[in-house]
Amino acid sequence: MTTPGSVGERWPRVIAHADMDAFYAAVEQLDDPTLRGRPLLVGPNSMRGVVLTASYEARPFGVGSAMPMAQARRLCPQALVVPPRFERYSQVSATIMRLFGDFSPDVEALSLDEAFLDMTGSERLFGSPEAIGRKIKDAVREGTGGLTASVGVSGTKYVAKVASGYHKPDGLTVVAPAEARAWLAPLPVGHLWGAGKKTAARLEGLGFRTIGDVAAADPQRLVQAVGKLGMRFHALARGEDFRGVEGARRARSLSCERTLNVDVAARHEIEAHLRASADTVARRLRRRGLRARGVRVKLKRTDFEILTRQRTLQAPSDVAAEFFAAARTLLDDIVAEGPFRLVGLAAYEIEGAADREQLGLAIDSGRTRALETALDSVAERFGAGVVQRAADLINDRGLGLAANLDFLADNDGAAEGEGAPDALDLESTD
DNA sequence: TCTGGGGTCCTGATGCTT
DNA sequence: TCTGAAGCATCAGGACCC
Repeated sequence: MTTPGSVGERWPRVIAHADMDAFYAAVEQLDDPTLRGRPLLVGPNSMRGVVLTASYEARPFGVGSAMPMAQARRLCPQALVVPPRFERYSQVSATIMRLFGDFSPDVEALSLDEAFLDMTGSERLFGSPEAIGRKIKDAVREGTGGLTASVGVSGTKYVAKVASGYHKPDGLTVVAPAEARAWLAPLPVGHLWGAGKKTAARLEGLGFRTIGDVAAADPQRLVQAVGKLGMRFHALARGEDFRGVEGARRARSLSCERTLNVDVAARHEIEAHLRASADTVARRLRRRGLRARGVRVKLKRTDFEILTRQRTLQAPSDVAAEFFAAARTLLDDIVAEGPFRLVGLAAYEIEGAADREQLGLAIDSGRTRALETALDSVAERFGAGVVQRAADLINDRGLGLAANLDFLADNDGAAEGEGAPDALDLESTD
């Protein structure tokens, strides 16, 4: 679909937004032909979970993402339920992002299944905005073996994003910049980026029902209604969005939280879950070569009230024991307010150390599970200094991991005060 | 009906420093 | 030495997004 006036015009910027259709479910159907053409729900088997993705065959039954699994099963009892396989989705996502990289050097991944591409100046290479959108869709289909993406193309990120969701699945919507404001005007305010259920209801309560209403409003009234968001909504509604397509940003926090099958109230049980979360978070930080300056504990009561307590650490850390120690002290204040259905721990104010950034790159380029596991184990046992030398060696000498670690053991003097390992019994299968 | 997990950003309260 | 204001950091919670 192309809006009038888009043909033959020169756009100041050309931004494409590609959004995979029912991504997790589509990957499952791609990998297992017996699932194709059938209603499929991707989500946890527990009755406490929610649907992550419903295939398009399941959606006519009223099933959608974020719906409680129990409700989805009632609405669509014939649906097959498969647990999510995030590693597989990450693999497919990496393939798709590489395909996008063939179109533009400026690709901003928003999640596993969607990305912005700055296509400004590429019309000679790829043709009109509509041709660009079509080529992106074709590349995804051919490069993945049949997955479909919906694509929006316009002059701003916001309009491109709304456009990609306009015709789903397998849609293509092109909105010329000059038409953007008129095109947005009849859409409900819930389509504004940043307006969820609550904010949309507040806007509607004040008489702003469509994006056109917001575009025509006095910005001060919007600010009174929804604070800082008001100015943003006013600009978006008028088709004004000057944000550029950015590359990857470093995460500001990293967390691990679990909704439990059985609520917990006893301190020792809560601590057991926190310890597991601390291990996970610390491992993921180390894997990426990062440390965190603070720790936040999150507990969800059975009435769904969320309690959080946070604390700044004495020094940035990637050590599970330090996260857990901080979490225990935070627990003192709130443990009596249980029972809780969810326990989680987050590390925040994340920073990278230069050497650890290199480790992340080494792991990214190595890309083997054995390698990652081995380096994690090195980090746990001997500290960051040894890990860095391991990473350097791996960079210098390839992936003969066992040999590298032997070399490391022979050459490491005193790693972080613990003394060097006599031998490392880590083997790489590569 | 019964509500996930991983994130980001914003707001208001509070306490410390200058 | 005391006090108030301003600025900043920290914390807790809310809303949102995918």
